[in-house]
Amino acid sequence: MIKRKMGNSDLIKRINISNIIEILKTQGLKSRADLAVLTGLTPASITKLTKKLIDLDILIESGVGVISGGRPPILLNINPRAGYILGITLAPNEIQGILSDVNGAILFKEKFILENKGKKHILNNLFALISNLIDNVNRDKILGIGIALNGMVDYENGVSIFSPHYKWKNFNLRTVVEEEFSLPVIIDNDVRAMALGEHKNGIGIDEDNFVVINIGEGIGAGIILNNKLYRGEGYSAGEIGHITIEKNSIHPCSCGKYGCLEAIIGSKRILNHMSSEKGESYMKDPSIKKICDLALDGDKFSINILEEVAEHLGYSLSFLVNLLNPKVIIIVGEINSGGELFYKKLMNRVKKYSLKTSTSDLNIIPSKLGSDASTIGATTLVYENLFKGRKILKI
Amino acid sequence: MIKRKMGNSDLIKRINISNIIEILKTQGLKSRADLAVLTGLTPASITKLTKKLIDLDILIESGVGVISGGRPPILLNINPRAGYILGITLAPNEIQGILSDVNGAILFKEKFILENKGKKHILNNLFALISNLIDNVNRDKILGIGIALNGMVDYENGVSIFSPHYKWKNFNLRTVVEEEFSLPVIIDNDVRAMALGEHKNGIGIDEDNFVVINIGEGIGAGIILNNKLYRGEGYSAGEIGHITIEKNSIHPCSCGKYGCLEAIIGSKRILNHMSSEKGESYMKDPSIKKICDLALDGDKFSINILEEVAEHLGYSLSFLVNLLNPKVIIIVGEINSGGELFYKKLMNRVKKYSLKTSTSDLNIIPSKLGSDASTIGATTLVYENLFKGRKILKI
DNA sequence: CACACTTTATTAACTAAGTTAATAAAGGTT
DNA sequence: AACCTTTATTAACTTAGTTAATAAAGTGTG
Repeated sequence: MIKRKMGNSDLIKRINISNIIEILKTQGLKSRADLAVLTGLTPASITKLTKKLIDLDILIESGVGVISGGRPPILLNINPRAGYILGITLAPNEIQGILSDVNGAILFKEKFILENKGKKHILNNLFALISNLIDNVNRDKILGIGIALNGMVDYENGVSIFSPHYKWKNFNLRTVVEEEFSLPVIIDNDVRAMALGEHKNGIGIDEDNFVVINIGEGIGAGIILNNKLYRGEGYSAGEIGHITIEKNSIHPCSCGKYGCLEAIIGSKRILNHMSSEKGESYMKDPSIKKICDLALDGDKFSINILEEVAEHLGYSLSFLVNLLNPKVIIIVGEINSGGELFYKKLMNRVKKYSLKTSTSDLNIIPSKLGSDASTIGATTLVYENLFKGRKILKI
Repeated sequence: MIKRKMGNSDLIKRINISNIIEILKTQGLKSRADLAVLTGLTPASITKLTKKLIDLDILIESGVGVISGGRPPILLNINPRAGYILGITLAPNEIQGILSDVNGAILFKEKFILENKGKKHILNNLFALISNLIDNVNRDKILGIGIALNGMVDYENGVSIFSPHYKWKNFNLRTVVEEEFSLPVIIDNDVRAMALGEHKNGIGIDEDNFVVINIGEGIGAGIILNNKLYRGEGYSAGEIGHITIEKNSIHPCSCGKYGCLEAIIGSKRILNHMSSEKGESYMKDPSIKKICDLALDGDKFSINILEEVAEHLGYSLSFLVNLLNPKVIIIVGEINSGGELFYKKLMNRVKKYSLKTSTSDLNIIPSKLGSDASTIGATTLVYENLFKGRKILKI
């Protein structure tokens, strides 16, 4: 069912204000004259709009630009103190949270370890963490709370349809948190949050078509196409971890099938495989990061593992590349420690299995947001809704 | 590079007029009161807008609706004679063309066979076919010409970046045709045109997320996500025919790789395979349609072929389903003659290799537009631009 | 059959947002 | 000091949607 957007003056205003904010966020300080050129609006309209935004403390004048023989341009910037956004990740064994300003700068950071996965325990920890973060600043300045969590999430209605790690089913997390704190809450799947984070604060800035691949125990993709996050008909897009790369495989997957990508190169399988081949003593506190370190030191076995991962991941990404012809693929996960060793092989494999025209301009690069990717992405969930969707900021 | 849309009153008007046209096109006759509810606009605005559209001959009043104890509703409809649209398909060996009204009804149809693939010959035939079609109606009423062609097409600039069948490279077809006829021309890749056609005139009406798969000598996908056609960063999305389904395969593909989907189940390979297994005498004028017919008659060899196609296609579609979680997959091609025999096996294979949550609501169905799919789609290219993009209709 | 009631459609006055065009502001240049 | 250039602002105007009152055209009821 198609949702139709109605056109009225409010829509115009929000489009134009969004454009101004977007330009300042991605390109930094600009004069009103610059903004007029960049938005396509008249100087008169820019004056009106920026006056309103300055009155609302959303923009500030900050200094004078380069004078080129006329009246000096007054530079405008987003007021970092316009408001604060909370970003939370509900990870399988812990809850991470950050408090950031509207420019995306991280001001405070907290992490709680989950002792068990009872719903009450999780919520108690979540509430405590949110309270701690909120207490750092003036409560009136908090714009909203973004929450990224594992599994299938109904972004529209704020419902965790299914969380494989918490065993939640159709749990309206948004309402619960909104009622506790009386603040706007937006929730979404963790990998999708990463993609949004990269789009607004990371490498994906100014990119229309890119994909974030998160590699851990599971493997998922956050897909941005036509400059918009794609969630799928049933909020289930991006499940690249469950494509079958081995028919008649002996490797079982958590989904019930055999031969899924994540059943073969997911961290759980890789670490199991290592200990069964090399014994428990080969590595203590085994991790993908340690395998990467060993590989970079020249350890043959670890190099082989990295190459196997690159082979299978590259093969799987080639499907995505042939189908979607993205500009960039951003990778999140410990595997990034493999560096050039890993990426060279990976790109090689993607090229081997993909149509040439789709790989000629393709970049495959590690995320710079690191392990905070989904938590930063969670703040972006709120950021995205400042002027559109939930319309958190009244203007 | 992200393109920003500017908000002004023209945008409001076009959004609201588009919505009205869209509702009338997909849901048929509506009163002004209905339109007010369906668009979210006030009755007053609907009166203003519809008055303008009636003055421009775009809408007509046609009859009275069901009276429910008040003033009788006057039903509005799109005036089928509001204008005519030409749709053309430049196929490898022929040029097809139709003239349709704005409601999508096909009024005239023509087909020219290409004797050779010289650019001049192709253009001469194209011009002659367009002339023939135009001559059927008042020239002033022709809104534009949509052209669907094989290969990579730069829709934005009207350039055939690469046509594998015609060997065109960076040929600005749009300018050539626009200068010949002084009419707006829109060109796009043939499979993408099919997807648009299904979106506006076919099964995909009212669907946000679906994919059209065209199966012939080559295999391609037209992808509509978030209610919008996705073309890819370099106009190269949808190349599902070139995903590698057999590593270390002996089957060469036209793209230079081995083991591509279309190298294994493309019509050329299937027919070659058949004649090498069964000899030239097994079937005269061999075609996929005839194989389907034989299979439906119980012929074991042909059934095997259909099952092989279903296996490989199903496997490939499972990647798409896991990645994109579409609502519908629409299939175009002679293989549709295989009917239930084919579709049952196909759905079975897709389910086998896909995540359950992504297949529970999935439909895989044959196109109803048939062999005209891309030509009808070509008219949609123009239709899409009536109020947006090229803004063919001045309002 | 007149009158009330209901639903649909229209109209006039109003509001919001962008545009046009004139003007002011603030610096440098000759 | 007079002039030029670029930036920013202001006032009058245009466009499109909204509000609220009114008209239009039927049905139902006493």
